[in-house]
Amino acid sequence: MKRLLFNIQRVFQPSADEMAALEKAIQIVHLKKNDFFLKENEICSSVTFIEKGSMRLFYESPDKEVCNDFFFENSLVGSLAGFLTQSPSIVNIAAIEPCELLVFDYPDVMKLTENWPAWRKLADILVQEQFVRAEKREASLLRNSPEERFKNLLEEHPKIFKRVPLRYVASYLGITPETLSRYRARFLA
Amino acid sequence: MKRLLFNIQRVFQPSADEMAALEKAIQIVHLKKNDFFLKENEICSSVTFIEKGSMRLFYESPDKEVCNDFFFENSLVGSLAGFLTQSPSIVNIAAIEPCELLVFDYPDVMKLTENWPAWRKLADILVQEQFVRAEKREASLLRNSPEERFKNLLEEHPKIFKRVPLRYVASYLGITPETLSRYRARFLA
DNA sequence: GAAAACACTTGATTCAAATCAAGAAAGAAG
DNA sequence: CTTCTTTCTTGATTTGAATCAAGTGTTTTC
Repeated sequence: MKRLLFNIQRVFQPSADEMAALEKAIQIVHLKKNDFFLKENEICSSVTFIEKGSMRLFYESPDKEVCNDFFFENSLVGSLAGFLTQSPSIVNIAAIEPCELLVFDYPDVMKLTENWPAWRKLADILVQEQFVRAEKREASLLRNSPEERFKNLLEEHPKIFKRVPLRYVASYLGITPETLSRYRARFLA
Repeated sequence: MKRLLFNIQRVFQPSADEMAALEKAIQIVHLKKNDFFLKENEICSSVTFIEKGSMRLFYESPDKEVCNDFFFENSLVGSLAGFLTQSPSIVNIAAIEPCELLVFDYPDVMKLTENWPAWRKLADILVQEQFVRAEKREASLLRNSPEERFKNLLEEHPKIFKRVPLRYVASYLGITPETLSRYRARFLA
């Protein structure tokens, strides 16, 4: 957890007391592969930073699972919609690789954002980023063909192909594993 | 503009002075059919309420336009991502029907949200709503077939089919106008 | 370390939607 | 009102991805 706290210190320059309070509010959690971080209908009541590992966000349908997002180390994990509204989640989040997480409880976070303008600002920026991301993803699903989405993902996030089981990647692209396999054969030959 | 101001009065119960200030900050704008409300690369610098009419939000590609959202009377119109970040828009918004709009300038809105907690709260709720909407749309594009999306839209927003040219609806559903026409023949027969 | 379970690839076939191509209907413009 | 343009429908064909079906490779697990 050194890196996150180091960066917080660098950016926010909290006093030693504030820093100590912050450290106390953090819980370290370890997940094994396939452990759930958030289950459908649960309320996401924390802000969580991934120290190590990777996770996937997915929807559960009667017939199939649809993977909609990936999270890696040095980023936050969660369903922002669920978190902001503090309402039951419509998505699941589970570990792909073993994870080490830094968990801040929701009440603690709210206290920070309410009392510390810099945190409020940070929260706003995170929300904005997610918005832009959602808008882009929506556009790519509508305007690009599956094959184009594959090429874009390969270009922009090659590491996903290295660290995420291909069936999840296929689902994220909105295609079957067979089709993804054929793209790979065709473009990585 | 009666309805919006009436509701503001009802919900926020501003003083007569505040209400007068508010009314002064509002600009009434009329758009003809196909007029642009927001063009790509412009910055969306207002919060705008639709009194009358309808609009569409769309992406422009070299080959095709992709319609991604519709707006009707008694709701806000805009690209929230663009508004929040005050960065050049990646989308266009144009009138489908003639529109009457109530426009609040960005600086005025910021003043409101910064100085009036109820407005801050309202802004937060609007952001949350858009988030939930984006999450649902993303899910529907990934997990539902074009035909299912058509049926869902027909079920949930039948008015869209009455008031929006079908080629825009087709684009919104991610299908060609021909396919939409066949669905209609099949399901509305 | 062998067996079992799971993940990925490859091939054959099917299917749904795109494309191509006219027509019909509805709106806009003179 | 009539013409011209745009929008929508309907039909024939093509195409790209899904499905079905093995087979190969790779982890778990006992």
